[in-house]
Amino acid sequence: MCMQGHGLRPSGGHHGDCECHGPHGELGGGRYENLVQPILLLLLCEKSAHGYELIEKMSGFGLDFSVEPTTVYRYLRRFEEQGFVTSHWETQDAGPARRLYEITPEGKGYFKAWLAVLRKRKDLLDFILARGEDAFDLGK
Amino acid sequence: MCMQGHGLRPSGGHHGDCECHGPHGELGGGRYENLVQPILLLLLCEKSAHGYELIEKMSGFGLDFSVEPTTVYRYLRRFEEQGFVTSHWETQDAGPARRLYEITPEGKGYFKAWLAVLRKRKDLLDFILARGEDAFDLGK
DNA sequence: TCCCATATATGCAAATTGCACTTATTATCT
DNA sequence: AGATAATAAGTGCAATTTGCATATATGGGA
Repeated sequence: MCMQGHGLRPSGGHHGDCECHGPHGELGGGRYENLVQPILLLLLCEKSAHGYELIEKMSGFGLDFSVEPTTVYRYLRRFEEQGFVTSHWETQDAGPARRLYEITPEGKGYFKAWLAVLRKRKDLLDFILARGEDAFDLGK
Repeated sequence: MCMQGHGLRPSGGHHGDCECHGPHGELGGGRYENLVQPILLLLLCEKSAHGYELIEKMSGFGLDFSVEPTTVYRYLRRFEEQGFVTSHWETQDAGPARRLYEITPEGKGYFKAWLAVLRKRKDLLDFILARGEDAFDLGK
């Protein structure tokens, strides 16, 4: 009984991105594309939200890969373990209970550190793109 | 008997980046930062080279993560399996034999596809950075 | 009642990459 | 001559991230 086709998760598309955090690697020490993490932090800096809402917002972000709900919920739980967000359950009139996540000052600091990493990554990307376009203009 | 401290591999630093290729995932379907692959393809578009040379060139690329020789050699072997490069052993007057890698037309096409992916990634990065800086100017 | 949207979560597998280590050739220092 | 270092390439395992399949629960509409 797979849930594919329901709610979010438009099907097709792929993965992703992610982080740096953690138990072992420090910021900048992470591997992978690492974009879901900073996007979540950005959205939470702008406004407190629950997971499902964040997933919906990310879907409109122009990502060429799909954002797995699994991934989002996992990061949110991890952020809380790390003290970057706090959460509390909210019951609704309609629908199941949900967790509202709020960013902490530590979370904001973490996001700032992320911005520095992304700036470096962007500069490198610019460099590669410029040189790559040169390689095609000149060399054939 | 670890070889750390010799030749390349300046020690310290961390990981990194990577690819998309593959046996399973298609281009754009890859995860992770995925930068070593396009950088290697770029360098090979500019000039045929052997692994050790490519590692040296990459070290001067302003990467904030270390480039593991292992990773480079692995990609080169994989590129050959995929038909993106060809290689042949060269014996030198001095030093051990080495493989010279040359990019194929397929490899150039692959690099072009990579450039498209990197452009998208760059646009997304610009978007996140702009919005992230806004979040800090306004919200506190 | 069954299906769908909302909402969150776990477990396993796939993929990338770092790290430790191995092998081999030649040059240099002691 | 022997040790050390640089050049050159590689294997195997573990860590980490992430996708996919699945589980679970509430409530609305056909």
